[in-house]
Amino acid sequence: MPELPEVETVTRLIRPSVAGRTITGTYVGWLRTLGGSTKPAFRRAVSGCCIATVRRRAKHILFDLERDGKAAGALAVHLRMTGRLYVERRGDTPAAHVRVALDLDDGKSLQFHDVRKFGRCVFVKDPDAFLAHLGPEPLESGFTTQVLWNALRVRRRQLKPLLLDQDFLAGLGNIYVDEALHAARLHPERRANTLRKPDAARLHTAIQRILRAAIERQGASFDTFYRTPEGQPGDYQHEFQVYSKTGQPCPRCGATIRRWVVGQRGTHACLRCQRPPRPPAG
DNA sequence: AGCTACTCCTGGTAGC
DNA sequence: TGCTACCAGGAGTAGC
Repeated sequence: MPELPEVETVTRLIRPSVAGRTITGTYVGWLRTLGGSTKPAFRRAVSGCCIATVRRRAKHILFDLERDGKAAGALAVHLRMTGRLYVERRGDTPAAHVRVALDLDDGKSLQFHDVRKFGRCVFVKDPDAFLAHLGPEPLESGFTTQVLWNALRVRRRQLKPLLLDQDFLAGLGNIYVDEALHAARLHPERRANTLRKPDAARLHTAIQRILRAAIERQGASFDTFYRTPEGQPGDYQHEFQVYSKTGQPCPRCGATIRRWVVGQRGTHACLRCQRPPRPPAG
């Protein structure tokens, strides 16, 4: 499922094809993808706009729009589970599962393809306000060990749901949380405020190292869903240490990797490397 | 604050 | 072969 590295890959690969282009028309195949707007309102908002910049924030792909050289809101695309974005020559009929398509002034079309319909392609007037609830970007310079530790020590939640919470830290999903916790030797059910600073330092290092490595490999293609805009799978799935490795030996210590549910999410861990927290006394 | 449950969706798969 | 039942999962929301 697309997380920060996959979304970053899509953003980078799609940028040269759409930056500077003008949107000349819209197609909407599934209304809910617009996130509450109507087809006419969506068309009015984006048609005739120039795509000024293409950027990523958390798991959103932002297309900043301009009309007559002035800022005119943005398109915010979230791939969720099965969304894909790609540019191709405009055809007569959109392919199956294309939920939104934007005609561009060079005869091509930006297509949002999404089998499970969880994804969103939303016009927002004020992208900053739209993104304001999000936590820090894990690869930006402001995200230091100290920042992470300060945030962890005042929370009592389990690490797994906390790290999945986009308001706490932006961009991680189920795969990279499991991988980062394993690399940092932290149990997914450990309470955030029980970590000591060296624990937070290991977690900080693990998150950044894993995300950077995954971006280098153009993300992970699991379940045959995620593809780059060029149709290529990523490579990072070959680096998974615990995710989807239920029953296999831990690459670090050889103990069997377990899968269970934490906070309604399938969770993978090595219980020798990642010691369970002591249950509260009494 | 933070927990659980529920919702949205469909392709894939297990069981018969 | 073909049917039904069930599952994964990001994020938003409701209720406690």
